[in-house]
Amino acid sequence: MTVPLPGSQVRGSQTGKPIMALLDLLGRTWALGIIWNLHSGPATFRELQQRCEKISPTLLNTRLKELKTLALIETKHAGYQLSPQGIDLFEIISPLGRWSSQWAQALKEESKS
Amino acid sequence: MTVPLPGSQVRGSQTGKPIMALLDLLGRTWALGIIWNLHSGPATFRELQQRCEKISPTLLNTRLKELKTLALIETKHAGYQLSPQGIDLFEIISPLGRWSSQWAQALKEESKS
DNA sequence: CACCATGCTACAATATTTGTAGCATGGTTA
DNA sequence: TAACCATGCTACAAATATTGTAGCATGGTG
Repeated sequence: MTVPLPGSQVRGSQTGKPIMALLDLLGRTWALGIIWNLHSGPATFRELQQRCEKISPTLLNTRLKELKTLALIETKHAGYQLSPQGIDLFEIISPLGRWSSQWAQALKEESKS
Repeated sequence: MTVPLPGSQVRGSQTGKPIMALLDLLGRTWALGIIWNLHSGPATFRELQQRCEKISPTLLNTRLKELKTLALIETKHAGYQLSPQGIDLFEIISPLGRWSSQWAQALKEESKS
């Protein structure tokens, strides 16, 4: 799988519209999970593996490379961490935390009736 | 693949925390793309297929079922459309449109230097 | 030098996604 | 009413992605 670089062809778009590149990236297994888990602070490879609970090292490494290429994460002495851009992105999606709770609640209600 | 119902075990979490169920769902190929494309209005199956440019009917159908089970989309006479919850979700992620452009720009600058 | 822990690769087994073909249903139109 | 559509969707094999386990290489520490 090639890195969904904005401007090049990506899944869902011939034109490489940035949003499509982004959706392609975020739609890959574990990409969102990694970003979400990194938000709570830098982590080493093995620690990140644990935060993600069940990711295989192969895939973790693959995603980390992609995310790095796309400047969403970076490596510092402390290990992997969100880049300023990554933080930006996280801030956009962070309301999903709250929203998902309400959603889960609503689904539960619904299944009762 | 089973539907990532909040409360049950999902990819990335034994406990079924809603956010994990959501990230599992959104992390599946095309899930975000479908939501994004539906935002511009209801669509029939075939039309949605075109909006997504390259999705296979098999997968489109699979995702639609999942999204429907999870109450993010619904079917009306006009075809498939976002449910109120789906709209809610879209509103959270809609800033990604703008953000992705800046991001693409930044990546371009960076690759120059 | 033995002993760890860490980052990461190898690789076969498994699961997901694609692509193409086409069936079944429900209108139109002739 | 019968020949046409278009539509929603399924079948299924080929192509890709992901997992899981084992383990190598490197860089500390005692």
